[in-house]
Amino acid sequence: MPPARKTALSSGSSSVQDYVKVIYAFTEWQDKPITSSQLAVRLGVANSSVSEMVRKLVELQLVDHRPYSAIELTGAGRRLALTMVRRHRVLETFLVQELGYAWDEVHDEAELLEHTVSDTFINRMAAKLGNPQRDPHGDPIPSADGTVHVPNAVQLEELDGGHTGRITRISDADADLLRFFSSEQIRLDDRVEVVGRRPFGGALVVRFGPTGSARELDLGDQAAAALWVHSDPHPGCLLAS
Amino acid sequence: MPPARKTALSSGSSSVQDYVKVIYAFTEWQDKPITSSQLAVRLGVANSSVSEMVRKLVELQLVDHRPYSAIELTGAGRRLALTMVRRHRVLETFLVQELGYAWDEVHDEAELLEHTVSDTFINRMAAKLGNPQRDPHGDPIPSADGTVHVPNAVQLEELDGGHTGRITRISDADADLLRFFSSEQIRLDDRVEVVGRRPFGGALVVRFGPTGSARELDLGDQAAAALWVHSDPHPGCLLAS
DNA sequence: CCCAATTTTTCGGCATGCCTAAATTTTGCC
DNA sequence: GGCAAAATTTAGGCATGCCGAAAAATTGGG
Ligand SMILES: [Mn+2]
Ligand SMILES: [Mn+2]
Ligand SMILES: [Mn+2]
Ligand SMILES: [Mn+2]
Repeated sequence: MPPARKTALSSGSSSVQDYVKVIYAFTEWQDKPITSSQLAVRLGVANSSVSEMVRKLVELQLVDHRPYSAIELTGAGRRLALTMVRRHRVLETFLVQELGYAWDEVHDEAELLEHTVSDTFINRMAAKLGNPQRDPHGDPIPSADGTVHVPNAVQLEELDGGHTGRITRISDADADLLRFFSSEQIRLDDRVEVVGRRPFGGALVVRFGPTGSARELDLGDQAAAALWVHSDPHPGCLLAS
Repeated sequence: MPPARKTALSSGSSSVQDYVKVIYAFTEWQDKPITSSQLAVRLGVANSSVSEMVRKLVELQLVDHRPYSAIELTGAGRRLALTMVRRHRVLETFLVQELGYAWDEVHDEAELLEHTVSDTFINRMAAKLGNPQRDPHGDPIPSADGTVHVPNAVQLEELDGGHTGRITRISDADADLLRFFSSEQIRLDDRVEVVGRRPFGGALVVRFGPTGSARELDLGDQAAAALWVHSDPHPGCLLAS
């Protein structure tokens, strides 16, 4: 009889949870699966640590992996990841809405708490918050049964001049950047219009805010890549089949 | 130059935090300091594990300890313990008041969360709860600056017949016992009168509830020891100097 | 298509915190 | 006071998750 493979349907250690969550998050807004070294950077650990942990995740049947190739979640891995993502984002929402945190202050606290709360805790907290559909940065909150709806959105960076849209998501990877957006009064759901590019790889010029009282602003690459917009259909766009 | 002794004013690992908290809690309602094996039982670890960790706690200057004798907190140890006790009890209060947990369901969840919340988190949560003075079991909540007021209370077990008082605290050590008290409608602040003892080391007979509609009840030793009462002054009691 | 740069894995080690078993010290009873 | 029982500490090990260095595989420019 085989040695009773570990199921890990339960939850795994907090390291396992973070690995799986980062692997999931990497493909949330684009398709390419994460590589070993990308995972290492995002987790702040050495490449060798990732190799070892990935072997363990394969044993736990949370990821599929052929040596030297990218890492992909199994069904069970995706379920676990969605649980962790839900926990993280419900907690962030609570911190902002109930405890008065600023949106740049919530990530680190949620990063730790997500591993110690129970499902009951999160479900009751979510109910108390009115089962929010997205967190303070616009990231979608999976439901308790593991379904998510990731909005159609592109990075502002990738839009050409003339396009308009609405800010759907602001990456929370860099707290300083979030503070910059705050200071510029850039918020979720603001309308935005791409005016154009400064010449020779310069900044992206955008217009923010309600159509009447819009402010024009130059955004650097980092900033433009952190803003995701739901783009309005555009006359000049032939792909709008 | 000495090897820069570790201060641990920060916080220590979650094991360190639990050890210090249990050492503190042991002397919260009585005076004798905890011994190595008592600590082991309360933490659910082997005696040898305690010996090792106590050596570490001495290095961290959180406890004083001569080999083979009892373990006592230093000033820094007591401060850390009070931080942890505050966290634990604020969390329990939140779980009951805001998330609708029953009082027998909160301990295990708080036991984990206490290690991952920040001071900001706890202080804001406490403010939101109105800075409660005690948790759902009547245990006092230290303030953020580390002051506690432990009410004068004795175990119901130790009162002789005729004494009356008010329930101040219900030990949360045993969840089954808490459920028993719930089912018997015994709550914090209920009035209680000791009627007497059943003969030959039998149960303690007590009367609960408002003076008019009181219920009489037989309590076993476990139950009588878990209930702490603020005893009214009693005519027959000569110690009421 | 080949080889050097890059990526990934393997190897040996370290820190934490736990365990069991074997000393060692203390305690309490005759 | 002496000695057996009980409490405590020490010794040797294990699991987890991390590291740096070395080995192995992949890759991509020429
Ligand atoms: Mn986040
Ligand atoms: Mn995390
Ligand atoms: Mn704890
Ligand atoms: Mn309590």
